[in-house]
Amino acid sequence: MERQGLNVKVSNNDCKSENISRKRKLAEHRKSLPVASVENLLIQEVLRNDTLIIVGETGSGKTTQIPQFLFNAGFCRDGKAIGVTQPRRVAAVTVAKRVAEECGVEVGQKVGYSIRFEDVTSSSTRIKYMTDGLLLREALLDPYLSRYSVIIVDEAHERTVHTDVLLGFLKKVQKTRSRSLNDSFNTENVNTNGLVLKKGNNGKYVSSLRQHRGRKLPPLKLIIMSASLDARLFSEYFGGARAFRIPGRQYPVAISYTRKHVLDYSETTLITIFQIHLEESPGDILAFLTGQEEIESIENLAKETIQKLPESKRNLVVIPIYSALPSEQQLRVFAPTPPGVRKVILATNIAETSVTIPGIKYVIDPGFVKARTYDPNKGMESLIVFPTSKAQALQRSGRAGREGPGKCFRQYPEDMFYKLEDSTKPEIKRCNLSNVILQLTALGVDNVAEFDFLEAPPRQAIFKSLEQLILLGAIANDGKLSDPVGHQMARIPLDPIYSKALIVASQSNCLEEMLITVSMLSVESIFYHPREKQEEARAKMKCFSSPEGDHLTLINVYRSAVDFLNKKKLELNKDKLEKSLRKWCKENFINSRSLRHARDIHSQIRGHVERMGLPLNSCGDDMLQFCRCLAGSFFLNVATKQPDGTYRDFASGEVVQIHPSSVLFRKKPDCVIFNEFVQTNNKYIRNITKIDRLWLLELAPHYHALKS
DNA sequence: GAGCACTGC
Repeated sequence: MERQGLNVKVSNNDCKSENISRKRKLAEHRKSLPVASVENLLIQEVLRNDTLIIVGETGSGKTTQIPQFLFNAGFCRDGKAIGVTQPRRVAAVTVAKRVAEECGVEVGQKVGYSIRFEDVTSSSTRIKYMTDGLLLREALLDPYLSRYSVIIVDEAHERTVHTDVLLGFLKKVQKTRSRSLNDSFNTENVNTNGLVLKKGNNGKYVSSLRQHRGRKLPPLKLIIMSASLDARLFSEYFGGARAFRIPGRQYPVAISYTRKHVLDYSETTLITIFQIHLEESPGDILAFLTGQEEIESIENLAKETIQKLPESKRNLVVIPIYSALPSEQQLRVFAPTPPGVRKVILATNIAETSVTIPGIKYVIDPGFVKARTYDPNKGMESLIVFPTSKAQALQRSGRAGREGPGKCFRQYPEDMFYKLEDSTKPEIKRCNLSNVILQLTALGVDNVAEFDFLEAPPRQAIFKSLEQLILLGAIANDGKLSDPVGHQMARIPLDPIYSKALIVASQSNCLEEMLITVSMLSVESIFYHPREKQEEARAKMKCFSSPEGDHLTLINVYRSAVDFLNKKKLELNKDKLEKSLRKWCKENFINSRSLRHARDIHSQIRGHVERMGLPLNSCGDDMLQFCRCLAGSFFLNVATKQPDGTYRDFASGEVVQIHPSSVLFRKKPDCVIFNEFVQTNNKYIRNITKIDRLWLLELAPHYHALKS
């Protein structure tokens, strides 16, 4: 206390004293975290157990503190690092910055982070935060993860595909590393120890073996961190691993239910919003809805209702947020409202984990979520509205108790809650597995169907994806990666069918065009169509559209953006250049976030294909050449027009329609290739180019000659 | 006539 007074007096050294006081506040904050009281206990547990499950709820401080405890306990001796994985990029970045500050170092030194497109680490980095997908990529180069003494998998309860695959892989690495140590003890000869994953004919493993010959690898310590109350699944998977619980810090949230079953939750949600506004104390409202359309309709209804209120009660603003919304508009949820004004945020599940909105005191939860599912038989993805799980309902209500006691209004009766599934079906059980299988195969897993998954995906899904990878020429009949195509495909961080398209294109003189195409296909929708400016947006889109289809249209958009940048490059600095590009995007109804993402992917993948020695050639104006290349690359996704004007998917025989966002929506060519097969209200194919059916017999005879 | 959320050396 006295010292604080002293700091204030030293006016000629304000900056320094501010720093000191910030440092002290940081230190005090660290000491007050629930995890701080168990530091010694925790270290002992890690020393005693190779695998530890840590259950820590929101606010326990586990993500920021535990890596520092381990560092201080000497887990980074011998230059080894502690790796901490996160499912999301923003989390990896913000946590790393926070921990660097707590350690009093620049981020990128002792504490760093690595995410796609951004590596802020150095040779001195000892605590490395990263996305789980990135660690999997790293493992392709270093299958023993030899630079790490400890891997912490954070947010494991979210069960993303990457987390699940990573857990399976880490279990395998851990076994191999322990075996290598034991064997070297037994034989006292490190050179002949069992470091090889039994099959040394793969070049990568041999080189990795050579690298470690003569050095024994210490066992890999694994820490699985989860916020869910149920650690049993993780514990059993890791051979009865010890689970350790850290209390969280969350304010109480009062839960209420409806008395009766609700028929129209939009209506009750709207009523609840206004009940809260008129009857409850100040505090913002967060309502969880299923999608953009629903949000827009409730937004309009709410705005109309506000106008009908007496003037003194009109102090309520409605703010939508969902992922497809341009970033500037997403940021509105963070803008503080004027004093005395309450805001109500209408959100998709983006607000469950990805975006934390401050000031929320009331949560409205209708109990539904739109989720992606995958039908392996048809190879079709669907977006379906499901009831939430219990875990998800808890996650949502928790959003009301971040800053003080809150309330959650569930729009269903209490007995419904007990009928909900305990937890959401893990993603690995409801997605296309082509990427997972290619990656596991590249990591040396021989029989993916028998791989020790935390929870195995449907066998049908595994076989379907294996079949696809065999048809693409990535995996040979013996189940191993083909050489060189399979190895090249595994190295490129894209959907396997896009990686293959790059290889095909390089052989038919149009890699430059295909690189742009797959970059654009890999991001969320490029075009942004606000409801109130539909006509204007459509007119702008026409400027880019190509009669051949969406792929060439996407190339036109990308090249126009690059032309625009090149023209402005001379007169503007980097910041102004990006700003003017955003303006150009807005004028052309293009989502600038998506375009930025596509440019990042483009530059990353260009690096990959250049290192592989693929010639970055262009077909110039010969668009026929490129369309043939599209047919040769996407021969697995063909649809033909039927007499009644609908289309039939060649592979599954399903009746489909061209998605209304396609430039070919009205043109209806006889035969098309497509890149997405999605069921929403109808079965749609998206991203389409017209082709000549005869090309297929010539370009993909192994598939189309047999079937037609 | 239409788009849950994440992510990749």
